[in-house]
Amino acid sequence: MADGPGSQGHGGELLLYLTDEQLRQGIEAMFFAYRAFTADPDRILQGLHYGRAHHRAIHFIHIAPGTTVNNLLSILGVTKQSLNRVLRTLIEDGLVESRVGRADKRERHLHLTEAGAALEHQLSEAQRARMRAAYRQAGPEAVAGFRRVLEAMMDPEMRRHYSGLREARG
Amino acid sequence: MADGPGSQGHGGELLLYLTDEQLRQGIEAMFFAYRAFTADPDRILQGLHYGRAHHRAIHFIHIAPGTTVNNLLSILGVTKQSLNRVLRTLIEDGLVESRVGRADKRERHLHLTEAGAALEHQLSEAQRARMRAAYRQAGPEAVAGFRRVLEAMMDPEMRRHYSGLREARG
DNA sequence: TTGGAATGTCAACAAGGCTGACTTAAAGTG
DNA sequence: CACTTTAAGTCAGCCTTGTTGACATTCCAA
Repeated sequence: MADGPGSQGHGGELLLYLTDEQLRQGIEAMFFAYRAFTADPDRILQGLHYGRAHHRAIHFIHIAPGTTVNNLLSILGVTKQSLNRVLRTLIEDGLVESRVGRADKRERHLHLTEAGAALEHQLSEAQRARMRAAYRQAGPEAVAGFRRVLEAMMDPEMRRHYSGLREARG
Repeated sequence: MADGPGSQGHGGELLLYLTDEQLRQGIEAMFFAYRAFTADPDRILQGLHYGRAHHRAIHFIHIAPGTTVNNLLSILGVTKQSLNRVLRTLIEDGLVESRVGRADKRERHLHLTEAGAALEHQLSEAQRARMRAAYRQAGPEAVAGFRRVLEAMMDPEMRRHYSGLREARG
């Protein structure tokens, strides 16, 4: 093990929480929790000939209305071909609107239509319901710790996106 | 919002952490963190003509050596056809060994070979390294909260698998 | 001996990633 | 103005990993 059980930090603090066994349990918890976390929206999407990729696009267009395709690309971390396939069906189905940019006419600014916003709300409410139940069960201190660990786990580049969104909304 | 800002619980406890905005931030944190969480093993697997499905199979065979195909199926939550495709390549490549059951000869008990254990260690160490850094950065109380929220988020059925594994390891 | 369970296999399909090549339009730049 | 770069979109083809459905084999147990 990288840190034997009972090893101590500089300040005499016990580091039992850093044992390989504890890390492994955290890894499995991430696996099972993430699957549950995506299960509810997936259930709604299946049969609508939509998938998780559509959900992600809808989510971030909802958060940052008027975002450009390029910006969405960098947040989602996929290729434009992958995103385009998803975006095209959403636009065809009237859930997303693509407006030519005023300042730069090469850009397309993405917005949810009313129908798109309705689906977004349905999906996010399903996800929030589970999150809310988990939060309530775990309590506020646990939630603060949960958020701290997740933020520390992100790639710095993605944390920038994440914080950036928070600041833009602030 | 389901809970307005400043709404109070029965015991007079503030429930600001249950606002839709807090839940939404948690949802995004899960998205970004999970992607980072899987990125390191994915990088190792790509080019080896292996994917995330191989990683998951290897992980759980490592945790529960001798597990049957059916048991693995219920943990992974995929069809036997999906798992079989993955398992077949791992067996062909000499990373996994499939032993006919002694008591019940219909069952196959799965074990990692030395090569399989080596790859498992490489993959899990990459994943642990990120987890360890995040844990260290967030601190023990945050980690306890992280675990509490994740466990509350799991499907009860999956929590059974998860706890079951923990008890089996006792 | 027969039914059912566990396993494995074949075929076909879909979602959603990827790369590469190419077009169009607009913007920036010498 | 001519050229280059950028944003977006498109087409074709590939891979992984999930799905169904059908079917064969093996073997336990009633």
